[in-house]
Amino acid sequence: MTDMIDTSAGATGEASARDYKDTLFLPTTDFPMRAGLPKAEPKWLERWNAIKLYEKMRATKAGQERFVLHDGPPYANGHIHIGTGLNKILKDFVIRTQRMSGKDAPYRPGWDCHGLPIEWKVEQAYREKGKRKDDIPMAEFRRECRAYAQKWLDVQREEFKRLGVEGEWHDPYTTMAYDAEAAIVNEFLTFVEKDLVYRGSMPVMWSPVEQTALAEAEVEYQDKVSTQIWVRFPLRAVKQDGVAIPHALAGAHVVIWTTTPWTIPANRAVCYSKAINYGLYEVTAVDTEMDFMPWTRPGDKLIVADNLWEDVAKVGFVKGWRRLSDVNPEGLICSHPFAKLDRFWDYRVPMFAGDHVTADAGTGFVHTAPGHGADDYVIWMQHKDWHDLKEPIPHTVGPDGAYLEHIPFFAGEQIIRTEGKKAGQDGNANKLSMAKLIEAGLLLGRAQLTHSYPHSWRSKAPVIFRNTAQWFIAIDKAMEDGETLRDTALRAIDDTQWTPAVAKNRIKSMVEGRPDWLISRQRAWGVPLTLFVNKATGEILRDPDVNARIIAAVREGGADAWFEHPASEFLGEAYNADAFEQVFDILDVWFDSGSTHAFALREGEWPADVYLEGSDQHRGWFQSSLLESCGTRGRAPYKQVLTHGFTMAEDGRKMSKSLGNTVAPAAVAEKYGADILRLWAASSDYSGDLRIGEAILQSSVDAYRKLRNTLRYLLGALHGFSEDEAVELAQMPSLERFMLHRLSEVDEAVRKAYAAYDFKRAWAALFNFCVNDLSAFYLDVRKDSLYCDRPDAIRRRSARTVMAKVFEHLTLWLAPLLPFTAEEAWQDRFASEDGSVHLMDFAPVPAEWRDEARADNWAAIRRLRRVVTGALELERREKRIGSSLEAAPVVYSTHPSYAEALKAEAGDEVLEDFLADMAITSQARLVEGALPQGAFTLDDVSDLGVVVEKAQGRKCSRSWRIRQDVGADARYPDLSVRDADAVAHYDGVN
RNA sequence: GGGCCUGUAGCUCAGGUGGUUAGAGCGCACGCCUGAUAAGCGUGAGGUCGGCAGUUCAAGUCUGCCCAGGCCCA
Repeated sequence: MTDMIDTSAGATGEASARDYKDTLFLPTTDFPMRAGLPKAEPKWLERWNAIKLYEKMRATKAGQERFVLHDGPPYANGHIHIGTGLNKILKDFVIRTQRMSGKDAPYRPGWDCHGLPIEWKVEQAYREKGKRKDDIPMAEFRRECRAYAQKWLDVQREEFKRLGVEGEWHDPYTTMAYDAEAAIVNEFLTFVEKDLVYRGSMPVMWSPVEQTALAEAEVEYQDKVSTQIWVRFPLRAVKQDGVAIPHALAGAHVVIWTTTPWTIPANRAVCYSKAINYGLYEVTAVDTEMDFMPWTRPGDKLIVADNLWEDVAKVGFVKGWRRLSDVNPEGLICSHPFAKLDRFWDYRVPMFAGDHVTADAGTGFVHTAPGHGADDYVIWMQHKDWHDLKEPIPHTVGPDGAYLEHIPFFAGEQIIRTEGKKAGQDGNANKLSMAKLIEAGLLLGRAQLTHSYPHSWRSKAPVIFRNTAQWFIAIDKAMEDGETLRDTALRAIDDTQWTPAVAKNRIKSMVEGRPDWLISRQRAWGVPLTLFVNKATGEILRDPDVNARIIAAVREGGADAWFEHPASEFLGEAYNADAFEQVFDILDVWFDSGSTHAFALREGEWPADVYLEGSDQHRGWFQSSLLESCGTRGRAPYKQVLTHGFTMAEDGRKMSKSLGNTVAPAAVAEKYGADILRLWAASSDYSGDLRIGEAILQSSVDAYRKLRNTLRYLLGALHGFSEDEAVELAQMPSLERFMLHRLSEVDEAVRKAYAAYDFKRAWAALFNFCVNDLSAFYLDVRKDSLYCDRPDAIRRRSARTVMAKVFEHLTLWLAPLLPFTAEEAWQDRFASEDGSVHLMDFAPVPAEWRDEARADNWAAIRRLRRVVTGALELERREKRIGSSLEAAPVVYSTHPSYAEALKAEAGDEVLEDFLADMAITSQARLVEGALPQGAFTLDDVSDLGVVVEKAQGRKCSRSWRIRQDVGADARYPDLSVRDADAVAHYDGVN
């Protein structure tokens, strides 16, 4: 290596110059440059597990203010994906930042374990073994479901832990634990006791072939050829308000369009849209050139959406027409088209405005059969004035898909054939419906149509919407205090802090518009609706003693108890079991998860401070929890709700397996490390949708490397540092005090950002601090002092004191985001058997570090420094210098502030040396006065100009600085005075 | 189709109440250093602020429409 030393240092003529490298204090550390996170992280997890880190974290905060984030339970089915991973990481950020801010922040993760998807997977497994679900005993089937959920819970638990998420993994809550099932039953029975549960009916997707209700997941959409018909509904002479219709409308017909003619017998209303313009059209001529007469005749008056009239005219073979007037359908009433055929249909058919009505196809009017369509049901339920009190939703079709006995003409007629070779094809109901319309003279036209239609996943047969008995929670029924559940929920929404703020409007409009809560499912795997219904009266039994026995039995043996124990055991001696119907429907899983607050939160943890989930949960968990809690406790189970967006592929589109653009959290952890995934999460804006992909992850990898190297350099620089070496604030050079000022500024920014859950802002502050303040400035400038000053020099000791502070604060700030790396760095410096960076709080910042006046001066100095670097770059380009140490910039200033700032902050130091240190040049000087011709300037700094001269003197063999005083100490002729002194100290000769 | 949300350099993000040449970091290109070295420093090139209209003396920032994407619903 000796031959690499500049020969100018050997100008004294010595044969071989000494290699001074050993006398330098170069950074020394075992902290590796390359992290090897995929291998290192599992070891930290082992250590944390071994030292019982979670318990320690709680213990150190015992008695402190609680901060409770209640975990939204993921569904225990399949591996976690990037969305669930992100969610858990964000929760971990929240909890760790809150904890390091001094609060006692427990985290008890949970799982949602009941429900159809699990049931279905288990069913499938049986099917593969050739067994049918119906042949499996209920108890065995439920046992299999439980085992299935447990299996995936265990898988997901390991996957979450791998991401560095710290919590009570040994004792999570689950919705299938016996005490949870008992708690859910208790919550349900509370609703029953408040008289909010009722049996009603609702159309559900129903497969006549299989004679069962189907869930959305069990339905697939296939093309089906249907008959579409246009039907005339006679307008009645009197409107809903009792006023006669305008004269022009007398005898007019409202035209509807439908692809399910068989639903006409169940019609109860016609819907229109307020956004559509309707006209009254008089037919003046029809096509008579055909071998049949059109059903439409001249003189007919038809009401149709204006933009659809021509389509309708074509269907009705109308050749000529006049548009008589506008029509506002509001408040009009029709007659049912079958009204004249049988008294059964002699009822009034009102017109309702509905947002679901569009003018894309049809007539602008939608025929509404409440028992046979979801929209139809919803809009009908909004108009209770028109209901038959005994039967709000008319029952017209039985489980076999055939019309019920009480329907004239149609009794027993099938909608879908359920047997024989033609099973799944249209039955006779469609044809009969059209025949009756023709008989009534009210069919306007018909045609074939191929469209997407729901079919059963299993039988491939078309399904229908059919009215079935179901259990509901009443949203608009007055409770004891006179408020309805909807009132309470809306008030609770106002009392909750929503982040981002728009989330409030979103859930509010959902709660405002939602129908009663349908809570029953005809399923096997879940918590039953533990009800007894009096067979004679149809009333629900509400007896606290019975309820207590039910709850006790479930707590003892799980929800299975309801199925396995005889009814008499619950009913006791006061009731005759034969007089009661025991309900075996299963509760909607949203009721389960909506109840988690009731059993997952421990003493003193209710209501939770925060719920944090994806934005899809406005309709899901946020709402079910709200309604559940408002029903049983009168307020929301949370004080604040945070939402995050969805994770998209790199191009902003949805991730899908078929496109191959999915990113699995496990794969990221395995390839780059969990800290990289966490860094991605920390640097993303989670308020909207996030993007992830190879390129985006790569930038997290790059940022991580930069950060890691900064920590590594600090650790290296701090080698052997102890508090004995520390220097008091007042004794420190200005640069060090300025860095402490910066530390206090960053501290404020980071704490503020963490308090607002704005992790990207905190990360940006930290990363920019590392890059701009540390790497490119402070550490670069102080390298000379660190390497060359003698160890007891106040300047070097001050620098190390500050670097220790920087390391400490930085590592603690980073700990919530990068728990593995922060721990690795922390243990490198503060090695201990059972300690952890995660047991620390963010380091306090003494008020005396703040020094705004000093910061103003340093802003000027750094501005000056930028001009110097710019000037040096030009010299480098011109090949006049290589290293900046070859230069001696002369800074011309036309504004006194620069000289003042330099003088003030140089302190005892010679101004020229101070300036040179800051610029990392060998020499430098400041000249106050006009900028000379050709001086280098920056566009945005008009009052400074720099002329770069070559440094004068000889190059010090140790510091490589070119100085006039090299050789002044005769013992070390090739060293500057400072270095000679340092080496003498090193050699022990002075 | 409806409700809500998002759209600033290749990437991730800043840009109170509308006001001079729209910023940062990364990446990229080029250069320097070789005593943070599969590191460090510097310089530079990148933007019709999704598009089109409008309000205004002035719009990335306000309004309307459209486009693209997302969540929820239909």
